[in-house]
Amino acid sequence: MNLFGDHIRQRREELKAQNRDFSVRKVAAKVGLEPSYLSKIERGEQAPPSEEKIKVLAEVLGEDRDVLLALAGKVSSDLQEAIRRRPLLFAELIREIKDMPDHAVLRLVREVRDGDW
Amino acid sequence: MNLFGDHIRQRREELKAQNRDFSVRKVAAKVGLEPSYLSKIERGEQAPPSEEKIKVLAEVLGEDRDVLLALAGKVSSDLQEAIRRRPLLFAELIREIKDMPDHAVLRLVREVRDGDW
DNA sequence: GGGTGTGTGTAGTATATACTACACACAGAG
DNA sequence: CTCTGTGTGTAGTATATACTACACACACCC
Repeated sequence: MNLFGDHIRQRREELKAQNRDFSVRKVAAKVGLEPSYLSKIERGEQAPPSEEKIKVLAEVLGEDRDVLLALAGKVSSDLQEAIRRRPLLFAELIREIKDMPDHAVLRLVREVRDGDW
Repeated sequence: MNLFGDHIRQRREELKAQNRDFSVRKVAAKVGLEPSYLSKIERGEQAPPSEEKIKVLAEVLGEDRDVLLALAGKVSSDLQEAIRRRPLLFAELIREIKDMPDHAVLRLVREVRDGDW
């Protein structure tokens, strides 16, 4: 059950197959971590790093930051702040749609994005 | 800037004016905290307690849990989990509506709640 | 076979989080 | 004047978070 570690290891290995700049050491340097620490994270021996580091890692690996944060069991602080600013509205909205199927949520997103909201 | 502490102290004092069961000691006992700890929280000398304790406190004080959590700088774990399950959909939705005025978000909430979503 | 790069093992650290336990001083009630 | 309840001060603790520093063994290159 090492979702985060397995995911970034696989992604890094993919990139490494095409470009030598994706060794543990190189990626760790780009993110600003010790190589041994990143290695342990990939193998699930250490918990995922901080939100900040995960965001840089997502950039380096060309992945979506919110997906990577989710795999790490975290939620981006800007989303949390949006909820904290209007807790009643956001809490109700999220609880209302949290069990809806993907297509329904997607339709809602599109409606909001394209509509006159 | 002690939003959480000031808020719960004021609320507790209000209730205490009508009912002796809302002293620091009584409330702390109901929530499951040491009185001195609650006192320090109210005065901002200590950070707000855990999510669990805040939820019990909201119940005891008759307040909305999400509002209290927001004042404590937190977001309920069930909302976070909803986002983590579908990070792409939820992140986009929240970022799309986070700067919309209250009435627009409220209209959206109502539409989702009452509609055939 | 010496240098370079690779992943990883060992052994720590600093800071934050989330509290408890106990004692003290004061106020009002009987 | 003592008992009860009140808020609060002092002094801790356990656990988690988020890492660093350094060394080691192996593999490939020339």
